[in-house]
Amino acid sequence: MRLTRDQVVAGGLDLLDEVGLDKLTMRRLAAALGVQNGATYWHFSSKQALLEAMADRMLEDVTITVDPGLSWDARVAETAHRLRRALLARRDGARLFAGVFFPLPNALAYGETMTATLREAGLALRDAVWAVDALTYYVVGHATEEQLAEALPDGGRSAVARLRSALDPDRHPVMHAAAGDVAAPHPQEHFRYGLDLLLTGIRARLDGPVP
Amino acid sequence: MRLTRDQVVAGGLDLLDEVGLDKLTMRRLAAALGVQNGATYWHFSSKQALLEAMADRMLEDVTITVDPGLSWDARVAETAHRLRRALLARRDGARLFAGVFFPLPNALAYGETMTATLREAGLALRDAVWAVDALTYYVVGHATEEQLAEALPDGGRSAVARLRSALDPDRHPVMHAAAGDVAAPHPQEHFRYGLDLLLTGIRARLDGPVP
DNA sequence: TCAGGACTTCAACATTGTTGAAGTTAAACG
DNA sequence: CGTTTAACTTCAACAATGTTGAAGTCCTGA
Repeated sequence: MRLTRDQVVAGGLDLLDEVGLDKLTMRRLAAALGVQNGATYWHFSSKQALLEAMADRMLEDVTITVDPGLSWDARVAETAHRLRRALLARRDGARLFAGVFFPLPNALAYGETMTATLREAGLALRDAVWAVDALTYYVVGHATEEQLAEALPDGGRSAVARLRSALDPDRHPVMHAAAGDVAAPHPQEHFRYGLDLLLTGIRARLDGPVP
Repeated sequence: MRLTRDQVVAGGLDLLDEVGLDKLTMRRLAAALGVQNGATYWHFSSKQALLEAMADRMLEDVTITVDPGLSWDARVAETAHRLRRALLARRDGARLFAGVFFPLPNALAYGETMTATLREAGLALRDAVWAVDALTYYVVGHATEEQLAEALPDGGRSAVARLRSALDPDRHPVMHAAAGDVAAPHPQEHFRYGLDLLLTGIRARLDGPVP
């Protein structure tokens, strides 16, 4: 009957998987924990605070050490992939993370790892920070969109249909021709491609500094 | 006394500027329009539908013709900047846009413009679509974060303070050293930097196709 | 003039986050 | 062992929100 802060977070994450972010309500959580409605408020001052704790918990494993023998870009790629996996591991995980303001312990650890790696690679301090931002926006944006399609009623099929029917061959000839690829049937490759764009951009900044 | 669909959208956007996305409620909107609560539901079947219309309206001016004499990368950069300006023009504009599923007319037009430009530049169809996705995630992510800081109680100062105090010099030496730059005092330059990373990445893909 | 659709009002409903006073339990101390 | 004190939980409420539907009003076109 007695609750722990950790149990509340764990219960929240389980419930998230079960019902999704929109239906994640304090009452449902209390019920799932076998407790009455007010009880969780002793452990978290607000729902937002709980969501933050949940978001941070999701990132737990992102920053466990990366093989230091790897090249800087392999390490950056590995960390980006880990963030991606962490966000995708829970239903609506990316949306949950995006709805939370930044300075959570594990998010800071992630930022530190990334920035330090880019510093080692030779980027200026400010450039390293900014590059990490770009990488992070990309990872989160991509994961959010991937999960948005997944979470739709029939697993995204209706969304694909909706998108295709909105694509007028006259007004959108190029996207119409690409209809097979816009609806993300290859999320992994898709992700990799954008990540490589950024890594290539960073690499260029190292070879010859652009004004 | 009589309402138009357009008036509702316009009123919604004005109210958004005034109170922000979280306090944008159907009742408040009705009051602002000088009408009773239920009235807006004749014009929009749900709040979500209204938000979508508002989001699309925000993007109206993004795709007015770009000088075709410019190089492809200048055109991509210009369009990205326009999207950014459109999102920043309204309070919480980026968050509003992010909360809406993709196929809105003006969003499609934006996608078409971008993709077509990259096709002209010489990118394969699928690569062009994916590159546009990466660019868009970046623009939206950046704008969202910029507005998140702006929208905080005292215009972001408390958020900066919160972030700085969370940065332990021992655990986060690199980010601590970069504290002056993490809190985004130069949003324009910051944005440009990440955009250039992506453009450089795309350029490399054109010169020598990477396997 | 009047009929019919376009629009609005009004009053409700269920659901949500949040709060506070009162109760209960468990551990610490004498 | 008994009691006090703090840690938790219950319970009942509050104000807000999105949404709905029946009933009303207004304007337009025949």
